[in-house]
Amino acid sequence: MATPPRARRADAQRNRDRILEAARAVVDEQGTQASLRDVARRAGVGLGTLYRHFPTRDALLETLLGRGFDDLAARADDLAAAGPPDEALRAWLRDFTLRATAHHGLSASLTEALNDESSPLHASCLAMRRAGARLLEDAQRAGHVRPDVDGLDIFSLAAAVSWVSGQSPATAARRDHLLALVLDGLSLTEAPETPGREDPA
Amino acid sequence: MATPPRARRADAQRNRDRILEAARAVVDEQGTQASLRDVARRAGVGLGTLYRHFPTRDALLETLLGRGFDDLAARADDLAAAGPPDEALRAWLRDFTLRATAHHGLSASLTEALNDESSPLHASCLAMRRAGARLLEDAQRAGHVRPDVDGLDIFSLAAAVSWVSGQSPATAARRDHLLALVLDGLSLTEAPETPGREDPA
DNA sequence: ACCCATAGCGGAGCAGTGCTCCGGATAATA
DNA sequence: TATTATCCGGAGCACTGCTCCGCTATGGGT
Repeated sequence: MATPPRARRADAQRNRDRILEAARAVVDEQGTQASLRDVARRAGVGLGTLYRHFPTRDALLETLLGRGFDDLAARADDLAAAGPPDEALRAWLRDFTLRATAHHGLSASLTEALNDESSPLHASCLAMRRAGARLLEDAQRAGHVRPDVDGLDIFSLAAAVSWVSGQSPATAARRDHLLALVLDGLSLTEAPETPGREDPA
Repeated sequence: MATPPRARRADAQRNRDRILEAARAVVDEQGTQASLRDVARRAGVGLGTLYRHFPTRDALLETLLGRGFDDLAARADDLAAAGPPDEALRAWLRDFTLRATAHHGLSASLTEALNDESSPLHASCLAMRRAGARLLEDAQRAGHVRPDVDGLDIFSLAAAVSWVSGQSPATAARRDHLLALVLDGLSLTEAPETPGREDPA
């Protein structure tokens, strides 16, 4: 949120940048559970240096991925303003699964961060979940989604699909298909033109 | 399948039993990723002894959980014979998720075993997936499930729901609800009496 | 331009993990 | 009882996350 306080010494700032650069590469290759020693080695930096800049793995992941989560939350607003609520929700969940499968283990990191309020990732994840929940509520008000579903439900289902998609090449190829199946369960029809029978109690 | 060859020496058989007993307890407490040293310690046995009896973690899990998987495959046949195909599939997937959430990390072990043909768990998991696939095909023939779904799809979705249910107490409480949402996406209606519009091409 | 307080560095070290290897104990057999 | 093949158990290696602290070197003050 606020401007990140730059290090007071030039070498500190330089090392911080190197660590982030190395972390990006290593997380790309090995996922969110990559060895932090690998990150330090790759950055040409001691392990202690890494841990002072980022006291926990989540702190490192936060600065690596937090921006992406914020983008995704912002994208929810754009989608809500741009089109019909059901299409917005569908598109957003597609984006979500796309991002969540970008790195190995990211779905797990997301759900863990949501469970742990002290995690630096917690805030970003919560904001993202809330953004999705707003899209969901819009779609529900428009009668496009069954009412017995809430924000945690869709977040969980999206994370679940992302997780299983990352478990094997075979399931990775089906990510969109699996997501479509799940979305249909929420009464989001494949063809949005079909009005669908609404039964408000 | 075949009768497990009993150890040639009495102490070997005794140690094997102790290891399995300890493993059951530790896996109950810590999940499928429990420390094997813990298992050995708890069994009052050296680490080498454990590794000779069960060369890999999967070998240990196989004898611990394999029977349960076989039971689940058999249950598919019972359900198929006992009731309508859609109810059978629904009931079986409920049983599946119940078992898959019994131990922490079990969903992951399942999907990993399916990816690794050399895993001792591979056969059991494959048989179980096939059993589910048969139930699915029956339900599809009866027009209860959309045709663009296959065995891997339902297995993946069931594993995904199981996984996310194991990620937090909040999602655990929703396991059945999440599964119901997914099943509805397969065109399994909540009330099986409703015939549902079938559109065979 | 120099000095030195101190922010910052980096790796040794601890406790844990999976897994291997082999000298020694021991059960089954003759 | 004596032999021998079977089996045991933990030392040891390479890795992990994380902490701690002696040393380096930066940059503001003189």
